[in-house]
Amino acid sequence: MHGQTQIIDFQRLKTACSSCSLQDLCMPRGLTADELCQLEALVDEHRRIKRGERLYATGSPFEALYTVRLGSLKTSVLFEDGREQVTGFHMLGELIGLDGISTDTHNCSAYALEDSEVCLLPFSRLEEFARTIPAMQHHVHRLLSTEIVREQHNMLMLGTMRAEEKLASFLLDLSDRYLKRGYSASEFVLRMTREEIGSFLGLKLETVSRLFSRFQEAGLIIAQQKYIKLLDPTGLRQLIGPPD
Amino acid sequence: MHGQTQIIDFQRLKTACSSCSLQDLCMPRGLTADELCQLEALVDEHRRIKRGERLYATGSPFEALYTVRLGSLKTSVLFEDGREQVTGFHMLGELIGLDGISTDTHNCSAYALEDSEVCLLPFSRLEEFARTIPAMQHHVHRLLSTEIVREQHNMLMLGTMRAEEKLASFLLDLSDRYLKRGYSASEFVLRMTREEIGSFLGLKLETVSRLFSRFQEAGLIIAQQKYIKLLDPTGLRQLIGPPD
DNA sequence: CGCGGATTTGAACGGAGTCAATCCGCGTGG
DNA sequence: CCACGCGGATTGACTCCGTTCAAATCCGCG
Repeated sequence: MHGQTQIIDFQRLKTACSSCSLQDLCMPRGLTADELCQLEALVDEHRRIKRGERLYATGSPFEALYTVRLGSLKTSVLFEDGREQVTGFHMLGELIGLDGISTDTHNCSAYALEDSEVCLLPFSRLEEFARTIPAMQHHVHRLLSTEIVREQHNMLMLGTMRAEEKLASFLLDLSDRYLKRGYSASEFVLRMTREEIGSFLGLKLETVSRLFSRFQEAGLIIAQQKYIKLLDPTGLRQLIGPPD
Repeated sequence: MHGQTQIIDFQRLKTACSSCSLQDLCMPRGLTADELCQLEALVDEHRRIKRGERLYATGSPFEALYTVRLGSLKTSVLFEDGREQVTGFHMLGELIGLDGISTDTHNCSAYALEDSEVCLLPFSRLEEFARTIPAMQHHVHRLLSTEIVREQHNMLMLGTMRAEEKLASFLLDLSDRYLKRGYSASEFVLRMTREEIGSFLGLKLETVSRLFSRFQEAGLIIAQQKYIKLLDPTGLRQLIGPPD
């Protein structure tokens, strides 16, 4: 926690969706100014989560959705015997928690990869709101459906790609998302460990590490620990899809 | 196509959700009789698809959701270079097409595994309906979220399981779903080929075939082509989760 | 400055893939 | 009615990619 004045500052920011830089990312297009104001009222509060802390746990009651306002998180599902599968890495403006609607209980857990902050959207209020504004209703449906499509891509990646292809498409995906947020597409710092990347891609951490080295030897990237620079994105893209 | 009278019979059946045996599966709980009547009006028509035919193609405009009324289907996503990932097998009462909402365009393709029939729910009408009836609205959200959870399980399976475990959990999942529909949990006929099973599980068809043989030698199942009998479901369950 | 987690790298192994040769069952047409 | 053909399934032999186990190194952080 910080000093009193800081806290007040954050309180003020709390209803500032209309001036939020993430607006394009997390808000539906085509809302009137008035509707946007109403939407702001939905955002209950912000929550800060320190690196490594959990935002929600599998099995805990579902009440709200979260959008990443600062930092980044991972979500993962756990198997009875302890195996873990990272289902996604989430950065600025991305929405998480949609899997909780199904059973009113979170079906995955979310952890902060670095000190982060999320906006909290109570879901029941969002449903009310969606009932009155068709554009909002459709937006909610789209968000849910987009998550389904994202996961289908992951399934395709997990089921059909070789290690090399998996890591290449992982890097290109990150690059894309950084670009969309106004950051460099060719130079960034990974927020997750090799093990977490491996879990996401269905590989072991050693394999991930070896691939980083091989990509570097091939002049495709520079990889020094978490720092990554893409030297030859086209080359990476060509790595994907050789078999047949 | 059949004779005239047959066709008329099917036309009559078209608004018969309230007397449909799949009601429990595809309809929300807690609708009043009146609401259910309104819902019936949503179901536009049925469509019959012959074995091997396509219900919708990736990229085609999204207009409606479908529930399986008879038979079974598979959905699959395609990669630019031709690789295919089966994202699901769908049987009686299951809903497909949710991935289309995202872009107003289908993001996967659906094929009939056998001669099948689906109910067609125009999505725009479903949205209208959901706006007036909160229980229906929430049901739609749940359906979407449940699909997300289902895919998360698939990701966990694809990312963390060995071939043996994948096939065992596949068989147990099928068994469960047959049971829920009133069929035998221990004896059924596969509707899909070894190749399709392999694609779903992230394996090659030869591997699937070999595993069926090994399971049979181990006395866990009887597998003769598409006919499957589970002799030892408990044994299958124990197969899943050995590597600590 | 030292500890511990994360990363890198090597060597050996093994599981699933690949390639290829049947085999089986079913529908089709002679 | 039977022979044929064809797609799906089975099985074998061999290969190779990714894992496993192990050791060394790096690095951030107290």
